[in-house]
Amino acid sequence: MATKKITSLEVAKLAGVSQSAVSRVFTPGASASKKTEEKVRKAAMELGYRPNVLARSLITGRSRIIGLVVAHLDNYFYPEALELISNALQKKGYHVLVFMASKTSGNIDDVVDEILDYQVDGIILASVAVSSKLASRCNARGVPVILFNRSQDDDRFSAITSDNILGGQKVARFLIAGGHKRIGYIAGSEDASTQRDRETGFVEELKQHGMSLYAREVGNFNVDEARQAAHKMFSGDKIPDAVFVASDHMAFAVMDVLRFEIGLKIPEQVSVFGYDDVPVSSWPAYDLTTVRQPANRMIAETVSMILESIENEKTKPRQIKIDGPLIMRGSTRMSTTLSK
Amino acid sequence: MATKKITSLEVAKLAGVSQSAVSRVFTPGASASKKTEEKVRKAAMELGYRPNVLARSLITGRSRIIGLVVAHLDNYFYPEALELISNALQKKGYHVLVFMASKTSGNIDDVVDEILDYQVDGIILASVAVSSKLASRCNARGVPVILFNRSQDDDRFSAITSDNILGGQKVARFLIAGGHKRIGYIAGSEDASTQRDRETGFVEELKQHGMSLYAREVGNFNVDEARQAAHKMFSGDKIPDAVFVASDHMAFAVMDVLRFEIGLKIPEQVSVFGYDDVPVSSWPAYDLTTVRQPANRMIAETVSMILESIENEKTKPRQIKIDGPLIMRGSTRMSTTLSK
DNA sequence: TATTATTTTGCATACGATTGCAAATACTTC
DNA sequence: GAAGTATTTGCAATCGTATGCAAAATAATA
Repeated sequence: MATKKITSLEVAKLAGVSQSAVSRVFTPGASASKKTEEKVRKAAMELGYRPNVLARSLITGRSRIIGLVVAHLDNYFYPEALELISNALQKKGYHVLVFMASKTSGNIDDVVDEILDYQVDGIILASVAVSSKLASRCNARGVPVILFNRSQDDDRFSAITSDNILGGQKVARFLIAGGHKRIGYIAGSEDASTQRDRETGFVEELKQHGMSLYAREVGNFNVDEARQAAHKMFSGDKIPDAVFVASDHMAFAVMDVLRFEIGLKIPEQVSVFGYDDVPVSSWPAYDLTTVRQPANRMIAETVSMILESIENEKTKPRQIKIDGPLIMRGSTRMSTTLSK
Repeated sequence: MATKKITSLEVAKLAGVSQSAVSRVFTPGASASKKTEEKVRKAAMELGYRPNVLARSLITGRSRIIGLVVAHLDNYFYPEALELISNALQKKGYHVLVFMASKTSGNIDDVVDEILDYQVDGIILASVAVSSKLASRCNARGVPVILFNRSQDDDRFSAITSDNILGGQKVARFLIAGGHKRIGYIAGSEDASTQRDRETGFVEELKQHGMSLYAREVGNFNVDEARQAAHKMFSGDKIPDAVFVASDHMAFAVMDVLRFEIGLKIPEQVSVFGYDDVPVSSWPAYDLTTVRQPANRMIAETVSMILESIENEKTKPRQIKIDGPLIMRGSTRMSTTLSK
């Protein structure tokens, strides 16, 4: 019931030193003699004192808090990313304040404003876009903003993505090499850079080989819409013999529809290709061929970049694309001879 | 490049009022005349002023931050929970500071200490246990702690779980009613209350019907270990005709092993029962019969309870169990006659 | 209009730390 | 042991906001 807060002043009193001495003991760079350090540490231990991070950040101007905005925690790529980000930052003495950008809770800009209220040292936007007005505001406050798994035509932001264009190209090459002739594509949200780039790379590479999309539907990175898209695409007479789905998550839904509702064999009758390589993809029930987004390296870059920007105001924003490997599994066939 | 911070003082100057007036305009309960409010709002808008939450919390003693510790983001029950918690708290003007309790990053107690440094108004521990020494520390600081999806024999904590004992019982009754004779169980981490309760309810109900566990292995809520457990359990001569797996996540691994490595038909040869009802369970590829943990209601309780404890110091900790329904799907058979 | 009751406002202090500065102490070196 | 240098220490100001208190302004009442 005793809701007492222990302050540095009380520690100082007990240790018989000044309050500044206590502060210095708990401030990494500061100087204190062995003797006082000892006294202070002892007193602090006794009282259970720990510095108040908020008070500290008021004067240092650094909160050691990073704001993270996430939209799609239902896509399992993001929990994984969140875990990696949080761990990496924790190791560097930073912590993550999470903000959900659910469609319901209105504008992303408002969310970012709320984040700024907490005096965060930096902001990571995972798969979320933001207005240029807000960009200015963050810039004005000297708060670096990093886009994770999304890029934007605004060079005030750093952006980390996998190389989605190259990824799309690889998929096309692989499917063509497998002898597929009627290749469909199920798109993510049209406004997402990841979606656009994957499709661009894919379609352009098809064109290089004298081919074009045989069918196209939109799944908006949403399981239910992907399901509908699959129905539309595979309801007709002449159906695709391969489909590239813009995310693993949608691909699972597509596979389920093809197998259990339409009754097609994967990969014998249709090859399915995903994107992300979330853990489920490797499970035998799906065994999905996909392009891996190298989460580890993407996070490593994100974290080091944001810390760099915090350290050094003058750091220029950079856009980084990280190449991800093709992960060949059982949902695609290698050559058409097997399928007939 | 102008990294200027706009303070209430500057707004005051521009608006031609005192700093306190500005503060009052931005403090919900305070009084200010229409005229000054208007002037202040205008000036604030012009300068892009927003109150500094950290400075505010220094004086009010409330940070409007809730610390959340999560261990297993790889179990998809938790991302879902995180999203719901964050959204619910956001709606109430609180925000979530996330801490990962990875096995690597040492002691949970240290993590909680770090959380306290941020002067959080409350702490939610998702599926994580904590020492009683730490309990005292939180209590001493008047910071309410709530266990989510985990209970502990310590009445200083509130705890929200689904009714795992009852859940276990339901599973047993269902499997018995389905005519299963050789029932196995694959356990989660032995130190988890969820694991213990599920098993207790399950085994006791079996006993009520004159039965006992035919086989038992431990999967530690871990996919790989669950896989091994399945191998062990189903390698012998006389294998179970049903297996209750302590979490959906492990159950998927078990199903994959049974189907794709051992070559058993589900549910014809083996019924598989899970726990959680994560989204994947409803996907046709698994179509897993399971017990739903009613995340919505669990979160609602968690949030309202923590807010209540923050409002009112004297709130007594409570332990709440929420009943969750059986979700019947295709991974279990209803009667043994079909199986022969 | 005079008087009282109510609201609004500014002043000054407090929250819990960090940090520049100058005084005090400890350590070198001859 | 004296003189000079390096380290430690305490004082006091500061970060940006909230709030108790008393004075000023406004509204209500007679």
